[in-house]
Amino acid sequence: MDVASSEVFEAVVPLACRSCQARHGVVCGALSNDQLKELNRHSLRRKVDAGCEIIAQGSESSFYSNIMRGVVKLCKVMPDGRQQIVGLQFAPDFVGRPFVRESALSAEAATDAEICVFPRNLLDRMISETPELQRSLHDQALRELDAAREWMLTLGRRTAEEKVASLLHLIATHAEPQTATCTAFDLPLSRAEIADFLGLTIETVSRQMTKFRKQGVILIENSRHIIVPDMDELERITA
Amino acid sequence: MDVASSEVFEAVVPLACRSCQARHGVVCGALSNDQLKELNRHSLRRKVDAGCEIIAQGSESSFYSNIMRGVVKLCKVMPDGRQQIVGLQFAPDFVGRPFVRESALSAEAATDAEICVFPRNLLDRMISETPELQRSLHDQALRELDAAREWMLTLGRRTAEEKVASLLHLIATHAEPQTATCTAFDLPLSRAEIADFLGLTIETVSRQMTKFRKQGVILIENSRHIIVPDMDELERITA
DNA sequence: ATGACGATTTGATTCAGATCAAAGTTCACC
DNA sequence: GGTGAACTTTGATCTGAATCAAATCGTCAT
Repeated sequence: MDVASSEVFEAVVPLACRSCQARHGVVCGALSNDQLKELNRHSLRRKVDAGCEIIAQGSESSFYSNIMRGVVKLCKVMPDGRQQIVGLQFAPDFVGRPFVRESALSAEAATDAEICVFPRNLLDRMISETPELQRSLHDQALRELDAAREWMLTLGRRTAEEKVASLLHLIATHAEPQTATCTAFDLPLSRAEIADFLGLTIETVSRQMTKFRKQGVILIENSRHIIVPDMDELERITA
Repeated sequence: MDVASSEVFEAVVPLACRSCQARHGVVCGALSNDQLKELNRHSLRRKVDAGCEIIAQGSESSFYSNIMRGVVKLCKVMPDGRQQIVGLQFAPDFVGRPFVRESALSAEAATDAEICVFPRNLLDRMISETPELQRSLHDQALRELDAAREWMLTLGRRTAEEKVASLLHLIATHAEPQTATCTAFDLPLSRAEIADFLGLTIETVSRQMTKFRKQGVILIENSRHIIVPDMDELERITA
């Protein structure tokens, strides 16, 4: 299933983000009211299911998106099928590669999600006309670059144990903590996706998770719901 | 040795890049003549030796640079000493992280190099005043992001053989080809640095290189000078 | 030239994580 | 509520790259 066939969530007032400038800043926080109105007229807010491919690797796409809820994975696949997740995006991130039509990677909803879909031509125009928007997108690109480089260190130099701990830590930082040290969350990724993010196999991921469970570093419910009693413990393993 | 103690190459007219707008675009190509003159007044062109640390990981730096000649490696090191090169930069790349004072990585000259050194405050002001410069830097950030993600695939999913071929291919694309298929170049990195870029050990890198040599994929002179008779062959190994 | 030190190559062995194989679980769908 | 398919866990074995250990090569100062 792709975006075109996904459910339109609010059709009448497409609502790029009129009501959410403060909370969902990347695109909308940088626009004037007039610009927002124009953007609204040409944009849609959609609900997409987990697994929905928002942008396909190697394809040209005519729209950008802004994540309003849920998690999106950025993925590269090799001709022989090996694949690597190269980034996770959360609300309120912008999805799409400004200035380049063809995508070098796919963007897929990892969980059920809601996105605002903007026409590329219109947003490109607004980017060139609006230094503040350019700046917002530049900032996000720099944050993604920092994240990508941090992950390169994980991929190149950390052990399987450290990799899995790093992933749990990364996801945990996007959940709100229960207490000072304890955090609970649902993993947005399957074991296979975690493996593709960490450059490991499913089996190795599973073994490390059960090892952490037996050590009491985490509690696992239904394989997806994770409780971390002590984040410091997890961070320590991360190295 | 750090930048402050490096040789000032042209002291009298610091010459951010007046003479090189066309060729060395990232910063200078986006500025007006008046801006260039002001930037020149406060900038220096420096010659730095291989190994010179331009920015230290974890430190605050008060300047940006633009690479005019040579290769710069971006490196992250872990508390226990493991390290990962997370990017290579070539002329005319911009070095430094706009908007954030503290650097999450070190930038070190991999070869002898020349850089233009700009004061951070001045350039920050010019960035906010000059949408075209913002755009240039945004473009570079996006190019670096693409490169980082491509490399994540290499680190996470390619074999040692494919990794070494990928590195040779990457370096080769920055050298001008001898003929349609043949390219020759000097490696800007030692075996240890290549290992740190590929997430391998020195020994594995060396073994893969000699394997390629014995297979006739490359010729090696002095361990640093490489001749690739057939780039297609190399690309095929890359997978 | 000679010696010395660092960088690179080569060889022998080990080990972390992959692969192969088989149960368990979970959960969507009748 | 039962069934089947996909996902996850666990176990046994294998292997690619790491580690440990020596040579060999370069190169620079004497």
